[in-house]
Amino acid sequence: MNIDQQKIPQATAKRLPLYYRFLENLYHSGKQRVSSTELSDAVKVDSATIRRDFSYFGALGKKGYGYNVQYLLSFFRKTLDQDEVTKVFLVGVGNLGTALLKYNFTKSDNTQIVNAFDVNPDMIGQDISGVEIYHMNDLPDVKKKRDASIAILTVPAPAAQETAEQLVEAGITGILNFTPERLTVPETVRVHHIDLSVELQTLVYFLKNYPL
Amino acid sequence: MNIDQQKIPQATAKRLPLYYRFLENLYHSGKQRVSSTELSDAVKVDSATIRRDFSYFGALGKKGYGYNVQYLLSFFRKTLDQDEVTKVFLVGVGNLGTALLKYNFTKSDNTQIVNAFDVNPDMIGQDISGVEIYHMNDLPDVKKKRDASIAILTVPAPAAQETAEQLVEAGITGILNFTPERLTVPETVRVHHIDLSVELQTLVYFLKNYPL
DNA sequence: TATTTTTGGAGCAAACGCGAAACAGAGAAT
DNA sequence: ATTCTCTGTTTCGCGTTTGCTCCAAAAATA
Repeated sequence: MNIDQQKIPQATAKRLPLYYRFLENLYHSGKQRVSSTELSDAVKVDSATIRRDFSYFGALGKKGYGYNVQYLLSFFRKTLDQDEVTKVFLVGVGNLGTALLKYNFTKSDNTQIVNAFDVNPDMIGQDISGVEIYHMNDLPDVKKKRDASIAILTVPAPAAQETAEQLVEAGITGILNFTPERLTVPETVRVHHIDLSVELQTLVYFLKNYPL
Repeated sequence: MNIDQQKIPQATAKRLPLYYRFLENLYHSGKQRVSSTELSDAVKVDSATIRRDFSYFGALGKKGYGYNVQYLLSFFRKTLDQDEVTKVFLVGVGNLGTALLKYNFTKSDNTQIVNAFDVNPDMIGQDISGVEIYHMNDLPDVKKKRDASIAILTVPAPAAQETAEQLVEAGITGILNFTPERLTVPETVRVHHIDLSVELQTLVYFLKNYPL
């Protein structure tokens, strides 16, 4: 199975969480079956693309019927490893970091921020949304106790690279980087960027230069 | 010139803000010239790709020399319309909305949040980081005064679609959507999604299924 | 002057994403 | 039972993007 999963295009992989969340909504609203066109309307992805995305995983649907919501949901749960909660650290409890702490990832994602870190003495020991804030120096120790492999990076830009190195050294293998900095990390560490400024500027540029 | 710009691949367009910001850093640090390989190290984009991205705009560099930072910067400023400040509304002053208000887009982006909107009576009239908060009902009036064409949407998910419709009706043509909701809007409106949960889940999925 | 550096341009192959069309099979209607 | 319709599955081809390689020309350097 793992060999097959290797072949899934990255673009498809990015859409999976989207599908999963919408299926959850459907399930909770009591819907039992769903067609690719319905899904398409909801998640704004071409129905043919959805069908092919699904077909990477084999025959999930029934012809002339559609997809069974519950079956599809349980399948995605397995595929996305939604059974177990993924533990996440958050590093840098500023405005954005605080907002993310209060943003409830757990509810729909089965990911959970288990600890937060900062260097500001005023923040240490505080509790935001049930997450306790430690000093960065405690990272290695905390890592031993709560074995998170992913960190959300929301420190100020000048501290980004240095902090990332600390994270890597402590054994973090995935970083969700909210800083504008392009991080230099070993090849074994995966970094995803969410660059708010770039997103905004790209939108501006597209609006001005790619009229719809 | 506009005809040429149409031909720029979207993938390139998305990288432009990235280049721009790094060039700004270089400029402020006093560097006068830069090579594509230097840029490549910094922004983590293949140097050949960078050269080709640049070459879409004509011959910007000098052979055997590299690129003149100041010239390149001023060129991008023009191309990205960085001369004028793009006005932006922010709708939904919750945790994330507040964080974005405090996040200083203006400094590097020449985009500025000029007004914020909410429906919570306690928020109306408040001032966060110099941005005054109005009631959503005032949107049409404020729009007339401060002609922003872009809105950042940070309302709770259940209110997303309804709010988006209000924005469209008021004449907003670009929405940066931070809600998990997939918005249904007219074709004339461009929506970019930043879906925090999806980003986090995608990272989890990649870590587990695409070993580096 | 000779050498090194670095761009710009062309070309190419591989990967990828996506839309469309053909196909097959299940359910519904008559 | 037969036909019709809907829908998933599969395959195909087109366009985009990317990384790579050459090469020539220009600039800097020694």
